[in-house]
Amino acid sequence: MKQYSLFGEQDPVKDMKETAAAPDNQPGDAVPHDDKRPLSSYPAPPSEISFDIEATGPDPMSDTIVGISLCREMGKACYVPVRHTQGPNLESALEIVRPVLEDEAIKKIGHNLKYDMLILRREGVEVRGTLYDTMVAAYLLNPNRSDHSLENTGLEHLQYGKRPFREVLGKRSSFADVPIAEAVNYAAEDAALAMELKGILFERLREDDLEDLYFQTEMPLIYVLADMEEAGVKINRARLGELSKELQSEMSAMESGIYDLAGERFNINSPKQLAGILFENLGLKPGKKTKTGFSTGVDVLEELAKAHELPLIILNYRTLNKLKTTYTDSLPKLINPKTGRIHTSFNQTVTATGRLSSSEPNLQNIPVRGEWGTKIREVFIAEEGNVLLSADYSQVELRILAHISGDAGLLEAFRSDMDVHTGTAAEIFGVSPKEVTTDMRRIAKTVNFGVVYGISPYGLSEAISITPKEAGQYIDCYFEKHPGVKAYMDNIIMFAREKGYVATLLGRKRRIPEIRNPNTNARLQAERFAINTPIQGSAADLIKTAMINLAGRLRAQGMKSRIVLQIHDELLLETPSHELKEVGVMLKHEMENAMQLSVPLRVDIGWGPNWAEAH
DNA sequence: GCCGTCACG
DNA sequence: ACGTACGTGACGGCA
Repeated sequence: MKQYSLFGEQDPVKDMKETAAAPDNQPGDAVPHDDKRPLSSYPAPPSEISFDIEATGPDPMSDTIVGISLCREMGKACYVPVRHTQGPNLESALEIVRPVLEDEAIKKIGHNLKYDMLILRREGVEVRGTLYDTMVAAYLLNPNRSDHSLENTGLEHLQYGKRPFREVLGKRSSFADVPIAEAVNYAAEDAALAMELKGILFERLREDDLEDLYFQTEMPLIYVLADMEEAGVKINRARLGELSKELQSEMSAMESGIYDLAGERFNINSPKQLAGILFENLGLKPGKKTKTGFSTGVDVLEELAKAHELPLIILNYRTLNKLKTTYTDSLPKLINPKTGRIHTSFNQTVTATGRLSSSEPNLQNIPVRGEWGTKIREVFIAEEGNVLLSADYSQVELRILAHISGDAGLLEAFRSDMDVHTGTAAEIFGVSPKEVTTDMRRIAKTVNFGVVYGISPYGLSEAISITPKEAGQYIDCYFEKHPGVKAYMDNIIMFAREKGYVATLLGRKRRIPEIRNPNTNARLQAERFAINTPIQGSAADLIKTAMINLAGRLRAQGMKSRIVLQIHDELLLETPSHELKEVGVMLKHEMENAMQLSVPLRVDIGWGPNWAEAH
């Protein structure tokens, strides 16, 4: 077992150089001394250092530092207590690490550096320099896995983990109460493990040719995401409260009617109880089944609505309940009392395709459709003197499909700036674009979505309520008109079968082991992954590149505009009104020119005092 | 803790 | 005969 020691209670240089070679020197035996020289003032400043923050909680926007573990040489780590119940005070401890962490020339190694950077910023320490994030490295090596905790990553790549945090914490409420000797042993291990992981993970990144994606996209993106999370977005709290009240009164008004139609009172939010009412009491005909019983999902209820008036009322009730519980009731609880804004987390290591995700709260699934969608988006507002500036890619996934497939028809459609759904409708219905009806265009739009998802007759038939046979005819017709797209699908499946993975435009890889599974359903699903991942993932590469370039220009030109949200194909900025014109041009340009594809990229922009009007 | 459901791209 | 469109996160109900 490695030995770790306490920084701040003994000589840090001696500590880091000799601890590992002096097993007698138990961390708990650390000799107190007064050496508070900054780490960088010692001879031979390190070229790289790994570090890890122990904090009072998981939220970098509200929790505070308990201590910092540091490692500048493999196998030798130390721990700087900051707010333990006994230990050096905050200022002296942080001033020891500040010169190193703020030194641009020293590379920073860590596991989930965005978190550590944000929590340090709140103490006035600005992490700078090249980043080596081992969590992101582990993610690029295997994006199929969603848990890239330090413990898991250690287990996977080094065959050993670490003591569970909960075990160290015991019955104590905070890490600050863990006795120093134990805290040192636990915490120092983190920095040491990150340092050790860095070596092996970088070898593997190189083997998989992921270095460019890592250093040119994912590492710079960490700074952009940290800025976005720190900026947060302003919310009209009072208005949210009004919306909750409105939703509640509408729902209350519906309840007695629901109970009358059902013949009894029951929990409307319980699918199980609802199924009992619909399929037993009312004798309606069950449709699809779930693992646990008859489905009461939207497709089923819409079908039942033809036979009885209750299902439609239930659907409307559910919509209101969803909006109330998930948005108008929940968002106010996540307003940070210090900033008065909502600070989401943008997760960089979750999705299998390379997209970001957003959580606590998820700001990538804020309602947009219907009158309530508008009402809820009006609650997202700009600071006084600012506007919200929105920019979204038009048909980005189909444009990427055009680029990677080289399909002549798709290339031509985008180069001549056609309405692509209308074009598809004209093709599959055999009419001229002028003759395309709203219904035909709607179906064609679904077909185009289906193509990107890895279309199947069953999937398409479910989506537009036709028979699988008819759906198959649409698909055949589509492929006849788009042989390049058909060839892409055949080729990418063959590629996946041979290599075991697929890749995006920036070389992001996703292994698809099931592609060789003899089980037909498993294999077909794998084939849809193979088709969809390069498209969805390249779109993620594209907007990530745009974000990095845009953030760089905003910073270089000293602009006050901030990127506040990314919603897969959209960026939302908060922009001082006087910067609007300049930043609008810059934003559109950086998004449209983030990559040069064989079709033009088109970005629509809008702005306003709130998100609804910016769209 | 899992499931069904539903909000988004 | 079987049963799915791709990618997420959050909520309430229920074991």
